[in-house]
Amino acid sequence: MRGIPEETKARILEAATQLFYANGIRAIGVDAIAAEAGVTKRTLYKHFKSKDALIAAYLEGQHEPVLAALIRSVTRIKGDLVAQIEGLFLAVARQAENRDWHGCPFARAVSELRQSHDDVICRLAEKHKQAFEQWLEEHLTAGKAENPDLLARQIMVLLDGSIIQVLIHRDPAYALAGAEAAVALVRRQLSQ
Amino acid sequence: MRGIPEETKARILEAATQLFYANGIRAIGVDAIAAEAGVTKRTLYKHFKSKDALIAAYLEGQHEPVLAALIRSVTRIKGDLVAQIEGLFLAVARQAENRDWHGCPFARAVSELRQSHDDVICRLAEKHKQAFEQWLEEHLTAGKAENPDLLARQIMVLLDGSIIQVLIHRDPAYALAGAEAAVALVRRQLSQ
DNA sequence: AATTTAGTATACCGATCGGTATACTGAGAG
DNA sequence: CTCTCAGTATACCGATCGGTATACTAAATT
Repeated sequence: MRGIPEETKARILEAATQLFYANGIRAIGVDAIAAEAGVTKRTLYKHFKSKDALIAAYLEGQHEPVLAALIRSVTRIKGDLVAQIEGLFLAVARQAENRDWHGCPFARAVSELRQSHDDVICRLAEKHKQAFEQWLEEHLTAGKAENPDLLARQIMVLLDGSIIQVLIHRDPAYALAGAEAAVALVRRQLSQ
Repeated sequence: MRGIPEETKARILEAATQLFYANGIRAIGVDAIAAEAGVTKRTLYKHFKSKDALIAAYLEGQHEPVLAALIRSVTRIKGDLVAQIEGLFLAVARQAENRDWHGCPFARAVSELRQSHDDVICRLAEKHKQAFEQWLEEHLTAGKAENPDLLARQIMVLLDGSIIQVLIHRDPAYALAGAEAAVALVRRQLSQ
């Protein structure tokens, strides 16, 4: 079997992504990833020089699609700015019953690997969070918010807070409370 | 060496607490805990029937002191309700540079162990979060807030969001943004 | 036709995982 | 003076961890 190298590498990364996100990074061994990808451990190590490299690739690979999904949950709402920001939190509320949803992969990785893989993981997570905060700030500026950088930061805080509360309680009410708070904060920055 | 059983058990739990919180639960083995406690693995297993039991004892033991610390960070401020709630977030901001601080042990445990030890851990975390939310609600009611249950929930969301943002960015600004948001939300519920 | 290359299969490495077995020691209580 | 009991010391269990070694196969390149 010859196989296209890029395609094999992608399949390994895909398996790692699914298993890491579903079970946690420390909980999954390289053997499980190789098995899930339908590949030998030897082949896995031909494409990724260590588990750490695979972890980094996993998070790097999540950056763009997660960011895109967040942006989409805002922009797909064809209303005013307030309704759009509310949409961000309603998307979280909708995940409350989803057993396959485990919140933000970056926040989870930082929680799990802090103090061991700290530097690398934290840099990736920070880059990701900062990217969405930046986008929010620009979107809020375009929507004529008074203090867009503070407001963007507050929405980030509310968003990640809603996510972990929903994860713990499995109750959409926490995301709805977050939505109501975000709406109030945005309105305050619009009316004057 | 005879040793007082309760004291030995407490020493083991103390070692587990320190190591679990500092490094993560999955990252620490029972051997490391026994060594840190200055005790044989055999003795450890005489007091705790499994690592899972030790994990549960760790979280149960965190419930009361963490809750007390949260309440204290509110009540030690001799000002109005707004200043008190602000104090909760300033306490988080103060931890930003503290390398030994890793946020809420319950949120961390849920992130780390979800999908494997789920039920037990989630129940303990939920109990803990609910206890503080309940206390907040009563405190806000006493302070004449209009909608204390919604407000308590929003403060919980802001609090946990502030914590994880500060953990990722190591920047107190996120807790300060959370503080400003909480102040605005409380004020809104007071002025009618 | 010969060589490279992507991959397989299998087996191994030392270390660590959670957990248990055997045998012993020393102090307190009856 | 026993007997119980908290604890030690050591060694082991099978399983899994991340990672590597050897030997082979089949397809694509030259």
